[in-house]
Amino acid sequence: MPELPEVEVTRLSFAQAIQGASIIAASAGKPLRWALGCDAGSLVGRQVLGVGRRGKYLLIELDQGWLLVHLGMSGSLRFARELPPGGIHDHFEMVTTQGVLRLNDPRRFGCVVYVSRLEDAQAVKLLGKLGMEPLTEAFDLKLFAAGLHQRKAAIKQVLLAGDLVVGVGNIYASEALFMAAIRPTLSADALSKPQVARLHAAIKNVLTRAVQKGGSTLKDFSSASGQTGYFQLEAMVYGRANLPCKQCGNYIKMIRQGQRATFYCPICQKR
DNA sequence: AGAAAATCCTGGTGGC
DNA sequence: TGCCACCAGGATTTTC
Repeated sequence: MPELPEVEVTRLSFAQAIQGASIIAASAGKPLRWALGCDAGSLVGRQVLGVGRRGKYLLIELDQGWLLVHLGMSGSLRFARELPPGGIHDHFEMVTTQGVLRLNDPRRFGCVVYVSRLEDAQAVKLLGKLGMEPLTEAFDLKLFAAGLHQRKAAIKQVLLAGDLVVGVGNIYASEALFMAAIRPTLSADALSKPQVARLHAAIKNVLTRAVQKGGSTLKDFSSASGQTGYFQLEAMVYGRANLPCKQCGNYIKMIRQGQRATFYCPICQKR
């Protein structure tokens, strides 16, 4: 499940290699979450200036326009000089002077969207409500505290919502809350000042370490160069229901919050 | 009005 | 083997 670390690892794995490339051919397969928004053929001749990221979106900057790429929950990009013939789950491909970029996404919850400017309606719709970037200076402790203070939903669900801070998906929300020793069900506005500070630090710490480990490969995630991640091996609580807590030895509990699994240690995360 | 909760999309997987 | 429930990220819809 690509969350911010997986998207960032993907970005790092091909951004340099594709920079400066010119598009020779482009094609779209089955429909994704959103339509491409232009004729794929019209991308031919454009140049790739760079690859950025906003939340879980990759922003491929072209000399004219942008491609917004989201990996959804099963998407992965591959970039190489040559790639084997495409399979049934390959839904976007771009041949460039420096290699082939291809999106594989079995569940098609992802998207590749072309916009001429980031101010275009479709870009604003997709990016406009995103919260703070957790790995930059934008992730301000005071703004974070103020945002949490006006939410009554469970802290885990506020983290997942993405309108306060982006990129913290299901895995890293559970992990960050464990690291900060906060019960996932605690109402966001009930966090004490020290708890907010611990959570702020834990989110940055967990996401940074996950990027360093190449992300989490639960099923089939790999970077654009084919590398799998290792952070799942360091998970303290995620996916460890009924296994002993690595910190205190008591059993990790799994509950359901808004149709999603949450993992926590009832002893280490008392409230 | 704004926040929270429910629903929907898809295909792989595991249990029976 | 086949069927079915389940899972996941996030936009949209519904409810409060």
